[in-house]
Amino acid sequence: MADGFAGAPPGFRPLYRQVKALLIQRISDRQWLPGQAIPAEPIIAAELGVSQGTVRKALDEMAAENVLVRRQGRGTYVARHDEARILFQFFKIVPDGGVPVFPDSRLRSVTQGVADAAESRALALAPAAPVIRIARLREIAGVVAISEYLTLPAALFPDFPGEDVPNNLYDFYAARFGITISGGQERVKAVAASSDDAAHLGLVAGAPVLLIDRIAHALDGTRIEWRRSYCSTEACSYVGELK
Amino acid sequence: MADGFAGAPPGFRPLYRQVKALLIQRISDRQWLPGQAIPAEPIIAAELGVSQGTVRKALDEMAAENVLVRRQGRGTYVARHDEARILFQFFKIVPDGGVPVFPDSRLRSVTQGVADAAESRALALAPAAPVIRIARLREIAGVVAISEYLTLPAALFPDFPGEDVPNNLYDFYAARFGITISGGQERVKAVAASSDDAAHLGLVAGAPVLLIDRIAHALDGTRIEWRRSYCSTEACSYVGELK
DNA sequence: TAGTGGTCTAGACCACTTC
DNA sequence: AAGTGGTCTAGACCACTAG
Repeated sequence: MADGFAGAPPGFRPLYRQVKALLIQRISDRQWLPGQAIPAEPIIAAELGVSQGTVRKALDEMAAENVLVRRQGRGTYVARHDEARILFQFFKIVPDGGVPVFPDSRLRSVTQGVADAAESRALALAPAAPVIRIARLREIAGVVAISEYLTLPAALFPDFPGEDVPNNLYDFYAARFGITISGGQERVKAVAASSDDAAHLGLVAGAPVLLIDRIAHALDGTRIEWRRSYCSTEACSYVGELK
Repeated sequence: MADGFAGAPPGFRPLYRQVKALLIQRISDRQWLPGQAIPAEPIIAAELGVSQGTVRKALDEMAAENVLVRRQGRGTYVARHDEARILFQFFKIVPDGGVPVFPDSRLRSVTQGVADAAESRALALAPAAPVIRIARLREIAGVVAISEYLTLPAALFPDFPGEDVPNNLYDFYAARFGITISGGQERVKAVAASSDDAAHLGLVAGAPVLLIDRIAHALDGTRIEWRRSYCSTEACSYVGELK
């Protein structure tokens, strides 16, 4: 293993973190693809010349961060964006008296343009960089509950389709463009619905709706998507865990 | 170590989880108090007749759940509800262009009564069980931004003061009543502000505000507090991490 | 200098899955 | 039966804190 030395003693990087960084690199480089099993612990350990325990500690951390999925007796897999996984991990809107369901989408438009100031800032792009904009509605339990607007850096999504955009976008980003969303941050506010959104959501203009402002990034931290979801909370809520 | 056997082989409980359960019990029983250091790993290992590695795995899990704080070279401590910790862990409202700050409180009222249906359900109490109700306002950056209402089971809070309730409630619960909040769930909605809340928040009646509905529980899962916070998001947001 | 948690190793055995 | 991850042990050494 390379030690990754750079400077003074205060900088100390444990071996297992170096192993982890190397394995993340392999996933980021698409040497190991989502859904595939990675080599068994003893194999990786022998290849890198470290003990199995060290590899294990790296793998355990990656599993804790939902980058890998470990299954006793079967193997260790690169995580996939199954609907079930997204539902559990990225989708915090749940119907009030029921179980979480993955919402259906109705595409409204896909357009190309250049980033405005807010988009450049949100996605850390150069001014006027080309972007793709998507508008769509989402149904929860058969009722339109969300009107959302997305902005993507066009450079990362060559030949993005103008229609037939799938419901599960993160799965689509991975399958079609090799981009895996690994995390993000959301800021939630209460705002008055625009007359346009209100009409779609079956509300009167000015009714209170949730604005969920999300910036999602890839494994290496690159910002991939800026999403603004206007959500009626008549029959559903945004949930947060305190731990 | 007791094996905790009860039935058939399918039920398998690793040794380190039994250790963890026992240590949590000691904290729950207040044998080890918040802020105190617990015995060093080799001491606990010898006492329980397990290896240090097994104790370590239990302690690491508890540290990951914020029940313990480990400090290299110093020791392992039972977590305290410092302002800094609550701010980071339980308080998800942040000012829009600044750093998170712990909000000041203005107490409005403390009353005693019997639980209504909603309160009984939220706190899993018997119908008409005695409860304590608190109403207060909270300031972020000098501006009243939150109007909140709390309900507590009176049985757990004997001789609760009618005034001079501190700003940091979770610290107060721990110091005065020996109750440590360890987690909870929040459901967030957008609603129209009542005329009373709107007046306190400096909004017009009916303006959109965030309703944050929180149920907080202790280490052993007992429900301790039901809190409804009506929050103006003019200058702050509710943040959520996606991981 | 002594004591703490943090890392790393090596090896044994267990539980689960698949063939 | 073979192969995987999961648990448990024992011991060495490192990094950090305190006296």
